[in-house]
Amino acid sequence: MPRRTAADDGQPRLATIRDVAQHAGVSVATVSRILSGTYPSAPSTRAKVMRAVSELDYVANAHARGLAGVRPKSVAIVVNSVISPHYAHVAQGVQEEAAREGRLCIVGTTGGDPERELATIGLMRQEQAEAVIRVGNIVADDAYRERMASIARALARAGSQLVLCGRPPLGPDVPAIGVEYDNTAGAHAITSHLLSAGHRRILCLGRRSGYTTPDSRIAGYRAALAAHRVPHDPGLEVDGTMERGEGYRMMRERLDRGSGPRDFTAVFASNDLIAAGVRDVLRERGLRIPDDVSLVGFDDLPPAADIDLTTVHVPHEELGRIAVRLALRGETPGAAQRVLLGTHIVVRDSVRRLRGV
Amino acid sequence: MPRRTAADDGQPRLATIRDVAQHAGVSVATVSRILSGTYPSAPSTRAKVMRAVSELDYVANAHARGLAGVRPKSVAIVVNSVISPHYAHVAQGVQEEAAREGRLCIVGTTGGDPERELATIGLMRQEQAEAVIRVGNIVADDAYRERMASIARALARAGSQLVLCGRPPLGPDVPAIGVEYDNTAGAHAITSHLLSAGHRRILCLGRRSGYTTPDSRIAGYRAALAAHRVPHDPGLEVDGTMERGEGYRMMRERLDRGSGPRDFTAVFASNDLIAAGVRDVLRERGLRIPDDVSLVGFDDLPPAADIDLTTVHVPHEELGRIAVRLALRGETPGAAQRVLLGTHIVVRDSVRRLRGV
DNA sequence: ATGAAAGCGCTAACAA
DNA sequence: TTGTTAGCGCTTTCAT
Repeated sequence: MPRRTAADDGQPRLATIRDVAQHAGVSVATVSRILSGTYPSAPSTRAKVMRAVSELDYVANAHARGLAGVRPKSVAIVVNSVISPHYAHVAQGVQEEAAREGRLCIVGTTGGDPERELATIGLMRQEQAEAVIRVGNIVADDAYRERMASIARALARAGSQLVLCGRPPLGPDVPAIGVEYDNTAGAHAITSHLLSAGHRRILCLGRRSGYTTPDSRIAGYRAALAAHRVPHDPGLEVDGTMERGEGYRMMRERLDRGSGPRDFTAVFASNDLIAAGVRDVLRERGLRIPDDVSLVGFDDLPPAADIDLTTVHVPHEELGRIAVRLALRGETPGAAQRVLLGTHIVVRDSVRRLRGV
Repeated sequence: MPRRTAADDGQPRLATIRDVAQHAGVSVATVSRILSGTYPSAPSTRAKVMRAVSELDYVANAHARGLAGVRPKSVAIVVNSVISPHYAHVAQGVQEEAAREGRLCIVGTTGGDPERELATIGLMRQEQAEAVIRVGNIVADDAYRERMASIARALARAGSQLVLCGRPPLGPDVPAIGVEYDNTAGAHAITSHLLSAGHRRILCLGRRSGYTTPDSRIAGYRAALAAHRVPHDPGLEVDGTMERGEGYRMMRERLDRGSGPRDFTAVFASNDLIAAGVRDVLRERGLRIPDDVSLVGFDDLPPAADIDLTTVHVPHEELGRIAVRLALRGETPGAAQRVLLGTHIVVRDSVRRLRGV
């Protein structure tokens, strides 16, 4: 049976390398070689081929090419949501570094759904990305960790390097690179900052048990209290997700609850978004920052500068850049390694020094 | 030559469907059918196959599957940068709708580089995504438009639908769906808002000739002035990109320049980021909003609410959702269609009503 | 219900 | 320098 061509039916077809070869009067191998550019060829042949390519508007089929053994030069990043500034900034760093290394960057999103996360990473694995970078906190659940570990192994087998960004490592025997920043130290530092200013009753908003990021931050908060020998009042810790609306809700409920005087002088929000929500409530109630209430956050993302928030700076882009660098430089895909980046406090104008300190 | 297997060399190999078939003692066709799930099969066979799959940790190779004619269920979105809130929000909408439709969502970034844009879209085309959604303003350059048009045609030929989000259509004969929002009307409305409050000298920041989005907004600004019979002073229009730092720079230079009294009472920033930068400068100089200077923006993205900015609300997520919906619902890939979404003013607290109005 | 075999479009030996 | 051809892993007729 003769090979099917565009003329066979009314349906338009994508031009294939065979069409190009035929059009240019050469063999498919010649076309392939000329397009790959890594081969010597006669200028006249080359010209014919290039003309055929542009006339037929030919683009190599990625699937066929991948099947034939060419590993796509790409890095993949998987985030919960792309509107979260932290993820977005890390993704930015990944993208910059990937571009610098001549790699394409593919972003997959999970919407926070573990099933979709697995599906998305599976897709990246199928796509044979050189590196798969997973950003964000996770449910620190054993079954889940086991699944991630097996994904890491599968990726390693497929020749891609898994990088976990801003989440705890899966264990020394799991072939994954961890690039983290120090949540606990950051929270410790900023809580100490409040304590040094004389605050003793510090409301802590955004606890979320089982999620690594808030967990570590709360741990830092508690450690700082302990270090300063300030009694820890569990009643000052409020559960909530790390969103602006949640910050608003938590603060409002807190203020509405007590009829007496406020039982705190400062608020530690487990991220800047929460802090922004808190600020909204305070302003609505006519409470000034820092005069009436001191407020600190965590992340140093856009809202922080807008609202003059003293907060913990996290090296977001740096995280992404280093993730790519390590994944690509590593000679062995599936190597285990761990990097911990530092954080630092950015002092703006949201903390009041209490009298007598 | 016998087929190569994992035992042939020390190199680990990814399990293939053949390995699974062998392991389960069935044929590859059976494995394929069972995995696709759309075929009747004996429960015992099914069990054997599933066990082999999980033991070998098999994942179908996307390239092979794509080659064999299975169109991946995915939509692609191409943005300049993922840290830009507007793009991020549109991407969010795309992602939501794609997930709802059971599609995977791939995000490609271009960094604003036309070359990379072309390369990225080419990649999406190769990947055979059902829809390719391009978000953001473009250089309204003829050569560029011609290239996009030919890309649209190529995508249509490959069976994917191109959607242009928030950018002008390429022409009636180009097979692309356009989903836009009304920049000019929005700018007209908010400028009128200032004019109605008695402002006559309105500084306009963020002009960028040749870029569709700022161009349309500036056009709305001018149209509103004309409609109110307020003379248009080109000296009040300042060039700059739509970033916070640029807003800061433009405003500072403007304030530093004039030694006399300010020659404007209000500022129209062509987006909220610029407005945020403007606000930073004003605060540094001890100028209050809206008491000393009125300020409006455009976009209604996160910074706007933080800084109590009166601005134009753009339906970001909606844009993304509709883009996906149209692309997927359209029976003919490559259909031309156009949708224009409305905007509306969000009044906060950044405009002062001048005396005598 | 299952198997055998023909491609999908491309790359990379191997020949010429 | 160019052509021929054997796969890459999968799906899908066509047989059985």
